[in-house]
Amino acid sequence: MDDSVSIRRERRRAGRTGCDVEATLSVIGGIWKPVLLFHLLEGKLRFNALCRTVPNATPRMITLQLRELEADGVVNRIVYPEVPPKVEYELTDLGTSLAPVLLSMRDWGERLKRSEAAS
Amino acid sequence: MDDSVSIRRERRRAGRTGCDVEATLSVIGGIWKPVLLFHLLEGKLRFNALCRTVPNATPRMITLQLRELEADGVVNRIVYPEVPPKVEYELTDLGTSLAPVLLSMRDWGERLKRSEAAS
DNA sequence: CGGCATCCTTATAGATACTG
DNA sequence: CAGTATCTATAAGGATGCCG
Repeated sequence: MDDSVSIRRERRRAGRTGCDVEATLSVIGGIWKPVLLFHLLEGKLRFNALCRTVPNATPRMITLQLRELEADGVVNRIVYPEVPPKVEYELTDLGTSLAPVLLSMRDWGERLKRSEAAS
Repeated sequence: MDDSVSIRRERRRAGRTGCDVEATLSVIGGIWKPVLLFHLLEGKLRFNALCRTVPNATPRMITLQLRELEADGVVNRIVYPEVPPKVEYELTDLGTSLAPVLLSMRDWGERLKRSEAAS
């Protein structure tokens, strides 16, 4: 727990001394972060739903990444005090403002896949 | 060397099974890759020049990242057979097509820095 | 200058088991 | 359901030295 926080601090420091792109990477630089944020663009999602959208990542990794996104203020974690437990994640306004980045990433990936399928 | 290749393979596999955003991340997912690509948007750069634009990364890391970017077809490496050695890096057409992604990342980082400076 | 090879130290991701 | 805790294996990353 302390680790991820210190890592985040380092990333922030890099974001300060570096260029604007580094600042963005200090927030969305994790391997699964852009994917998680992208799927949250369409609305709130439960933890398990998020896991299903990123089958290549383990639940543990998803938890860790979500915690960092939350700490960076791009994701809200909503806990419903019921049994069985229910937790939803949603983008904050800051997170929603990442839409241009995420959508351009999706577009580029789509084109890449098409060109790879053609070859 | 073998390592980075296998890593790339894993990333590609994730890019295949995953969504479009994952496909993009399989290419620009490295911590320093977007920064390097962004600086190359303005034109060819020598190795040392690239190092200066990313002071937070060690030359070793920059080399490794450039090799992967080269293997993924977004960067060209141009070696001039002279003494002292001179090597330049430039974006390929595929690399140039990443401009929307890189520019939106820069824009977001710029806004983030401004809002952080204000608080 | 622009690396690569090597050693060495952390960090990180996976697996597993457990809990409110 | 939505995690947490712990352990372990592996890999990433820094430092250094050498080379064409």
